[in-house]
Amino acid sequence: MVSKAFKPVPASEIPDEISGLRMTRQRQHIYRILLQHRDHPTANDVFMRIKDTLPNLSLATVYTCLDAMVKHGIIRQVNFDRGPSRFCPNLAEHGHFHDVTTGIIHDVQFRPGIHLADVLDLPPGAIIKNVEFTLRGQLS
Amino acid sequence: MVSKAFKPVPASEIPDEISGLRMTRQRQHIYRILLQHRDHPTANDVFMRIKDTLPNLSLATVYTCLDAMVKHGIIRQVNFDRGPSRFCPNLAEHGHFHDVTTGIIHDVQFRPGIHLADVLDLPPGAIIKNVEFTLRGQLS
DNA sequence: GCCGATATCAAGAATTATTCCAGTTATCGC
DNA sequence: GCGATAACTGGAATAATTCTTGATATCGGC
Repeated sequence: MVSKAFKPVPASEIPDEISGLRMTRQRQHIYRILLQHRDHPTANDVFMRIKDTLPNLSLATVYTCLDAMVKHGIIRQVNFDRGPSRFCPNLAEHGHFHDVTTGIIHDVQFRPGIHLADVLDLPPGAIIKNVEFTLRGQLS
Repeated sequence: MVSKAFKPVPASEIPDEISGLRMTRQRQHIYRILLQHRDHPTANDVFMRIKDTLPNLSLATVYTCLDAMVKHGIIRQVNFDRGPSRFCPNLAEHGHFHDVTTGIIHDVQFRPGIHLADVLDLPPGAIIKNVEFTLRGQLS
């Protein structure tokens, strides 16, 4: 179960290393921003939010830090259509419900015990490494 | 049930209008290419394949024709990660299995009677308009 | 604590997919 | 056939992201 309480995360609580990736000051700040405000920000959103605390961090560095964390499995990169990539620290298998009226993106999980592969007609012999799904709609 | 036989489609078999969209010569050619070779080509792939028959069709026109057909529900636009959009004439509700070793994309459908919304923990009151899913893996 | 090796970061240029724009051409209804 | 409208073309523009090059920071061994 993923907690809904996204309380502030002091820098001190983020370790020096996660999954073999050295968590530099820049990466710690970026990661903290993702943890604190889980609204699936884009790289540019992160860049804007971090400006006050790290004024001379470049957008390119935000991109490379995010990419490094994605490659090390610390965060996930989420793409909607052709829009800019968004980033999220929820590592549980989940998809996204995109509310088209508010623009808010909600994490969505499978009901307990259910896996997408179980309900699909897959090609014979298919080995699934990774699943992504997106729903679009609205909350009544 | 969607046929697996993708036989050649003569230009004459594509009507002058589909779903209220005037099927011009360019659109007919583009649509035929999608019907004949269902490998989820990008706009540029379509552009390359059409060059022999319509040598002075511009890439911009390929984009606008594909877009018009997507807007009229004649074809579907599919996005994988941040790669270029791909297009497919299969209108049945389906997702995609991306074989990472061959690069081939297979259409995948739900088992009869199953809908993604039934197996998910959705936010209360969610009205789903559209579903997309992608699996990545390989065929053993 | 100092030093070389390595990893990380910054800033701007380059790339890729896509869209826009302005002018031309084709098609439709009369 | 004629004017109105829609479609098409080719080149320029845009947005997100990646690349490149040089500068900085960090680590392990002494």
